[in-house]
Amino acid sequence: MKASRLLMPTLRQVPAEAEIASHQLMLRAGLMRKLASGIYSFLPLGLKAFKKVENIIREEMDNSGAQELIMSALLPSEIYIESGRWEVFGPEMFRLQDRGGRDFCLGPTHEEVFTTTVRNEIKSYKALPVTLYQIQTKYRDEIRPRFGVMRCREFVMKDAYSFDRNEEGLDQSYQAMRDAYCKIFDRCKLDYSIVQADSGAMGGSGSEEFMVKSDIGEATLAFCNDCGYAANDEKAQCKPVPEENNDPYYTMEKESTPDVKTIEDLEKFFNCKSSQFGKTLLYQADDQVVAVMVRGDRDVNETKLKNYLRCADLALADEETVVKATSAQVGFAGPVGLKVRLIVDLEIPEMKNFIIGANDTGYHYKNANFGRDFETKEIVDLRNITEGDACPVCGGKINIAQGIEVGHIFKLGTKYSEALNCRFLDENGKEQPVIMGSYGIGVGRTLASIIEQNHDENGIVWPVSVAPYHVIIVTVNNADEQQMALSEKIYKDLQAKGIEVLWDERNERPGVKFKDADLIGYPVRLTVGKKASEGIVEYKLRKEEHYTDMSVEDALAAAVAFVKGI
RNA sequence: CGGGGUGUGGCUCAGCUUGGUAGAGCGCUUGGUUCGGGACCAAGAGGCCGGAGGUUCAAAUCCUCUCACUCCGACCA
Repeated sequence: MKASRLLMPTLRQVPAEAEIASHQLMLRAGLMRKLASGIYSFLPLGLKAFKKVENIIREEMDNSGAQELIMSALLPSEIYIESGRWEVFGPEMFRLQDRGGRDFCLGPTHEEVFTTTVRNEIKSYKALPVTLYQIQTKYRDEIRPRFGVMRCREFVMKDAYSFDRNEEGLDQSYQAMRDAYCKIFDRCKLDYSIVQADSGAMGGSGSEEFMVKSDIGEATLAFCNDCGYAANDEKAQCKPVPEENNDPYYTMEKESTPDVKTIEDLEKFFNCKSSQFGKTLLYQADDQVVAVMVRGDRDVNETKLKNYLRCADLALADEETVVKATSAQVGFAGPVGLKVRLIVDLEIPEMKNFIIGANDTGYHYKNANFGRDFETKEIVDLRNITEGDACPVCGGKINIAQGIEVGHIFKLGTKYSEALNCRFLDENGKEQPVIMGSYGIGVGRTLASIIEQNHDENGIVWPVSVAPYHVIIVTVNNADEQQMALSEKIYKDLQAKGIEVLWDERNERPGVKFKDADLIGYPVRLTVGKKASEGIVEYKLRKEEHYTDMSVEDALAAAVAFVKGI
């Protein structure tokens, strides 16, 4: 391809809408443009890179034995009504009607379509197992699209679904996908971690996420460097750390604390740390009100609470409910004499002589102790893990990092096959629900993550595997006939060798060409300049600072060897 | 959904307080000089200032409504 003919509208300035490096670079390098909030068009260079990622995914999925097909993005409401998710998805689902007033949606995820397809087409155990996948566009009306294609409303996802006869089969299908995902992200040159993830109250038996470590990631991860434990914050288990404290158990005393409502107020009033308080929060869980107690400096992990309570909706109780349950204003809730169900975090029984709300406006108790002053049988892991916590596996020190979720693999079990009546006949002629797994990769998000991890101050530094072009030829001076002739020769030679090459023969000054080459980030740059008359060109890798003068033959050989990874 | 911010040519922004119907830099077109890290000179093209209504002799500027974008939060398979 010749650069003069390519639509590659690079920008010198950073568009005001972009905050993070990958988003800025995707716009500046002319890979994509925004059409509306969370909706993007891919331009030629962006599409080329996008398809590289897609094809890596496709190859590894095919290698794993999965079969590609494609479903419509426009889906009838019936199948979602059948699974119950027409309601569950709520406003996140794009909905529309046809001319006859029939309800449709733009598919946010395709469990229902795949499950009903298998239900209709597979009747016998002989046809199982089968894993099907598609690379297809999904629609979700995100509350807040962000970071370009990282979180957007129309995006391409590779979604795969496995169908097995039993749990052992599911384990194998799951492992095959897990292995394929590792190969995919390795080939994309991503630095990623596989972390345990929450599989939800109703969900199946296991779930892991593929996380790219990045400060701009919206997910929080917990890692143990000693034993390799890794989980996202929703899932990460917390171990109580017994406190070294030889104080005797003091008598509980009620203390007047007017206008002291928040943890900060309490720290000032009692002149002690927030870890010496017990925080009592009231939650509305479906139609039940529950009180939840964690140490003052901890945060309640609502996912853990939701899973424990097995409820559908969970939210902090409103003021009226709190007043009714505690007989006090908000800010003075405590476990002593409380009229609602009490659940305490594992740390609470470990604490000694701590401060709690008195369920009486303007009063707190000090020197409270679990088991003596209040009690409950529900002692549960309820809090968010924090930096420095003990690893739940080996007791080592936990580190916290941010991550971008690029892939998610999930053992669904029979959740959808039961709901949608997807059954097969086993060897005994008995009907059984199909055991399912689901596996997703965000293609655009993967692409953006690659840029997030592979860029410098001048632009993108593409790995060869996903670069829109492998080699850029920069002709320094178009007016020099020798330079033009030699450039064209190199261009044709590389093409003949199967290298994807872009020749920058635009009538621009060299500085412009170099800047664009660095911004777009082609892995190899061949510069044809003054020494063209001697048959010498400059060979430079994008990821390295230095360049080398070489004979044309050597430069061609070096470029080919680098691109083909020899 | 709550709170903040911003909408002026393709991009980045100034002008708004104190009304007099538009500017800069970059980009684009043409000609010339240049040619190894975003050149220079000259001449051009391109905007009813997000939209609607109002105040006024007169509105990018003031008022009301509305839409879009964006940030923080809540929420989120």
